[in-house]
Amino acid sequence: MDKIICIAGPTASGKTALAVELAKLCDGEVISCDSMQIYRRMDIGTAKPTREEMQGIPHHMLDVAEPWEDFSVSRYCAMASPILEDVLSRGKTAIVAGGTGLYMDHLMKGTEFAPFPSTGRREELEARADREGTQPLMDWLREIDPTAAARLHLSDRKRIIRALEVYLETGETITAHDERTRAIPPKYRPLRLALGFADRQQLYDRIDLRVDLMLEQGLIGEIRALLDSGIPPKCTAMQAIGYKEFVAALRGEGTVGEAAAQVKQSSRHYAKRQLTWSRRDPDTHWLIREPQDGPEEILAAARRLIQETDN
RNA sequence: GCCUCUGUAGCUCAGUAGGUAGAGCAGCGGACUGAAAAUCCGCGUGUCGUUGGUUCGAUUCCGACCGGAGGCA
Repeated sequence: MDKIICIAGPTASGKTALAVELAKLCDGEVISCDSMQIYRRMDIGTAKPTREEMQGIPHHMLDVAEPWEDFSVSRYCAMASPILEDVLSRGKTAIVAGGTGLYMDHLMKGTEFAPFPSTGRREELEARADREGTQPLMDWLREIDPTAAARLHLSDRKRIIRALEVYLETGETITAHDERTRAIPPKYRPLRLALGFADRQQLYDRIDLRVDLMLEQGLIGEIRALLDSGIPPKCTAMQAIGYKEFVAALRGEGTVGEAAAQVKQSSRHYAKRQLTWSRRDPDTHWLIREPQDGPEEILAAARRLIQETDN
């Protein structure tokens, strides 16, 4: 087994703190696996670890992009992979921690992604979907890749377009591409941990609390500064939960209070999706937090797992 | 005190010309290979306020009572 520990789990479950503790314990460095903490100047709303929280442990893959940049799994892997190699080559333990399951899984698998479409191609497809709806695109897809067409739902416009552009770009269907890359054995064999809660409501209460805390810490000011610096309100970064809602409120669409409630709601939905994502991996060891547990119990449980796998 | 309206899912509400009920939101489950904090799919969880009456049968009709809103005094 590689000296890699993955920490997955829903938002507000305590991944950041556990990562630092495990890094201290195992002579490790943290590689963040979060699709929004990559952006500079988005600190409060992404719950990015502060200097103080890092406790001197090196953290990678934070602040590696500007908020107006488009980011992607592929770009994440391209940047994080050499860093991971470097950490391991220095004999350190890599603590890969974060809420973006897609990024984490592909970093571990070493997936090779189909190339990005040449300029204009996606826009063409988008424009066509705007004009005619997804049905014609779906019909087209059915001709070139019936498996993908059967798998995708007519409403899943994003994936229909992606399937088409992969074929148009490479001449290989997305189904063939996926099958081929799936067959490649995973690059790393990490110890996979996921944080969970015996009582879902406890997680939801933590989420609510954290949103209130973000507001106290000046989230609105952070967002205002981003917008003032000319960041387009429509960019990917501004789609982040905790940003898009307050951006709307600042534009006069509803009150800050309503936006805060919406942020809590979206975060709960997001947390649920993260749990679903982690559940499908049979190799994940769940650290389930009971209502009376503190962070120490979870750390102790993680410790036991690490010792077991060492032997 | 009298009159009117109202009480149906966790919330907001629809509905049944009498045959035990359904939407949105919430909640729960799932998918996910270059937007993933994105995108998408599935699932109704209920003493129909309480209690009598009429009826083969009442959430529905009638009475009383209890909540809630408004009006008149």
